[in-house]
Amino acid sequence: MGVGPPASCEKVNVKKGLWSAEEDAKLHAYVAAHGTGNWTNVPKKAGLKRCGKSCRLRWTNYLRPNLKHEGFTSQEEELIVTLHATIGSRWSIIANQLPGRTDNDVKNYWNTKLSKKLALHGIDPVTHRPISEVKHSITALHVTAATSSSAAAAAAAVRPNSRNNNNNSLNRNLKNILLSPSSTTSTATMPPPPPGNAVFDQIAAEGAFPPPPPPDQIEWAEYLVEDAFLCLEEQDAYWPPPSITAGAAFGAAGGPSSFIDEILDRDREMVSDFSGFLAGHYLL
DNA sequence: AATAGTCGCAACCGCCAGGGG
DNA sequence: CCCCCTGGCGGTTGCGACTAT
Repeated sequence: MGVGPPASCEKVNVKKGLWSAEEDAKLHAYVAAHGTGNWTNVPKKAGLKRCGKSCRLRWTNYLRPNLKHEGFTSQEEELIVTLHATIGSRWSIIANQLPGRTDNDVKNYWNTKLSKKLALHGIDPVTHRPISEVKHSITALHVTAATSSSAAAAAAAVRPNSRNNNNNSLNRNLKNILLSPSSTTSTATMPPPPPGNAVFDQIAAEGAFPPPPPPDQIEWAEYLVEDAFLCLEEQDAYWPPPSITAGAAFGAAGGPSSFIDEILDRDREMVSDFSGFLAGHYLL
C-alpha cells in the first residue's frame, strides 16, 4: 500500500477516540500473553473494535511498561532542548535518550511548553536563532522570491513535503508570539526580561510571563544557534555541552552516541549541498 | 453561575521506508 | 523491478479540564 491507512483502519465499524479501561485491559492482556508484533491481527485476537495501528499507538504511548507519566524534570527538559537544537524534530531519536518517555510525550511537551519557553526568551524554537534574525531572514527571502518566479519554484522544489514546512506546525499560541509585529528583539542573553522589551511587555500584559529563573536553572542562551548554516561545524567545537557530559544521558562515555554523529555528518552534507543549490539558483 | 478562551494530552492522519512475494 | 503490507514517524486535531471574565 504505502498510501492511505491500512486496510483494517478503513472499516466503518472501527472505533475511534479515547480508549476505555476495558479496552486497555483487553490490549494489555493480549500483549502479556502473546507479546507485540503483527499489530494488524491484534484487534481481532484481542477482541477489540480498533484498527491495528490504533492498538500499536495505544500500547506504545500509554500501556507499555516502564513509561513515565509524571512531569518532565529540568534535566530532561535541558536534554530535549539541546538535542532539538542539534538534530531538529527527530522526536523518536530524542525520546530514545529519555528512558520512559515516548516520542509523542516529547513532541507534546515541546509543542506545548518548551517551544513557548524558548520564544519567550527571544529564541526561535525552530532554528534556535534570535527571533529578530529569523524574521529579518524571512523578510529578505520574501523580497528575493518576489523578484524571481524561478526562485520561488526552486524554493518549492527543495521542500516537496510542504505540509511539514508551513506554519501550521507551530504551536497555536507560539504562533501568536512569533508572528507578533512587536517581537523584534532577542532577549536570549538577558533573562529576566528588561523593562521596555516589546515581546516581554506584551506577554507580561497577558499575565503569561514566567517568573525569572533562579541562577542555577537553565541558561536559555546556551541553546541559541548563531547561524543556521555554520552551527553544525561550530557545535563540534563545544560538543558535548556540559549538561550532557555531566548527566551522561546517552553514550557510554558520557558523550553523544555514534548515531548522532552519523546524523550530524549527514546534516553537514545536506547543508553543504543545499548551500550550493541556493548559490546556483538565487545568486546567479 | 454562565460563557468564552486557553491549555495540554491523547489520538488520528498522511506519508514514507523496508521487507517479502 | 514492481507491488503490497506493515510499522514507524512527525504534524495536526479533538476534546476535556481549567481559568478568566
